[in-house]
Amino acid sequence: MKSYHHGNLKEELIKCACLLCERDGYTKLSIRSLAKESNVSQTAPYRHFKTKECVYAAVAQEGFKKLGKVTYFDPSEKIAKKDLIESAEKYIDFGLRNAHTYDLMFGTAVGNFSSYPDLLEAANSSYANLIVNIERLTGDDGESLAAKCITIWSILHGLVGILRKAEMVGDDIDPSDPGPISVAQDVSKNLMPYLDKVMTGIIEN
Amino acid sequence: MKSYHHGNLKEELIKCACLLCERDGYTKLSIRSLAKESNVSQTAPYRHFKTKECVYAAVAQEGFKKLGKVTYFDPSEKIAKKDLIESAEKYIDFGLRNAHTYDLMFGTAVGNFSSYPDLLEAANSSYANLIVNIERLTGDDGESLAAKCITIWSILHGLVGILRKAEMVGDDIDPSDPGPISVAQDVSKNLMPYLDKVMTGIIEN
DNA sequence: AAACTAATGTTTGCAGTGTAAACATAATAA
DNA sequence: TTATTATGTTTACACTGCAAACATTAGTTT
Repeated sequence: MKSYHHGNLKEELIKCACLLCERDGYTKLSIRSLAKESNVSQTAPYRHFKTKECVYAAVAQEGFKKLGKVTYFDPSEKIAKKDLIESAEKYIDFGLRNAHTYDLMFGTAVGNFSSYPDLLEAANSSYANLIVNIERLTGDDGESLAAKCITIWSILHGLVGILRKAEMVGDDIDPSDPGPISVAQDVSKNLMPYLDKVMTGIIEN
Repeated sequence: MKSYHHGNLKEELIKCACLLCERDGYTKLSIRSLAKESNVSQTAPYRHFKTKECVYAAVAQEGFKKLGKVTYFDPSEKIAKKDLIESAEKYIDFGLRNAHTYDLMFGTAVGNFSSYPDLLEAANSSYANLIVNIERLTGDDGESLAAKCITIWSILHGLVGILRKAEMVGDDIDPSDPGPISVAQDVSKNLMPYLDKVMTGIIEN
């Protein structure tokens, strides 16, 4: 027999939302489908999320938590350039494997993070990892550190977008076509050496 | 008196769609609102666009046309590093001023460009400009040219995304907070010198 | 323990949405 | 002129976000 109160609905909704967003893309997610998946009435989710955007924000927040772990390094151990490059690869991998979540994290579906303090905090903290890593590796600080961080993050963020496009188009394209996609497909096949070269250039500058 | 046939509906729809997408964001665009704006019945657009995604594709295509013009350089005139940097700034400016269109061009709302040959062509051709410019400036070719292009494009693409986030959050954030947003806001205030430094590093490598 | 309050659920309802199907009209080709 | 095709309209359906009114339970206060 099913009790009137679910008891743990909010967490269950978040878990479901993460799954559904990633499986079908966040645009396909409906509050109703979410409710159905959690065996609860159509509008029950509204007790926990004022609007659909709030659900998206929760999914994005989970994403940042996950990403934060991926780019984290134990502060007690020494960090080397190759660690940074590895974590760059992990970042890209995360973006490709969690494409829809990544969209929620960095796209425009969730408008202003300052309306979602927890999300903002998760985002900042995952970025802080990047900063700390680069700081420890280069010894830079202040503006030059900030510039390096932004540059590296931009490249990684940009690469994720470009590689995804390339992935989507897949084999439907003539590889001799000198468009962005075939070039991106090329890069993705030699990702590590490419990352090594590019990041080295930025770090040692 | 209004004639049964509009006569020029497809073009009008595209124009309307571009306007509405940019004004309200593409997620707010509905086929019906589009039809209403063009003084035509609710389902008339379906005679010209099989699905809503096809409308998005058309808007994205217009975007690439516009972007192509922005990054174009007369092949008869000599190209200098400062030209490339200027066009980089124009790219970013385009991305910020046409944010929603930019989303359609580089996001996932329009899935696989190979289903939209004209769009694919427009995208490739606007990218070709970048390649040609870098080729003419550096004299590179082959893999090293491709790598530089991807790197520069990634940075620009990444920056657009990051700067937009920073713009959205705006003043709602503590500037001393060492998160990505405050750092991005910092960069956006000194964009040109930043771009100069970063792009120089990549070009001369 | 009883009673009040707040949290969390359900039902119902509304104004939209994408898009399929059947039909109307006009432009074009035979 | 007639047949065909392109381009419109009307109608219909299943779905959506979300507001409002109501039901049940958990927690707090007396």
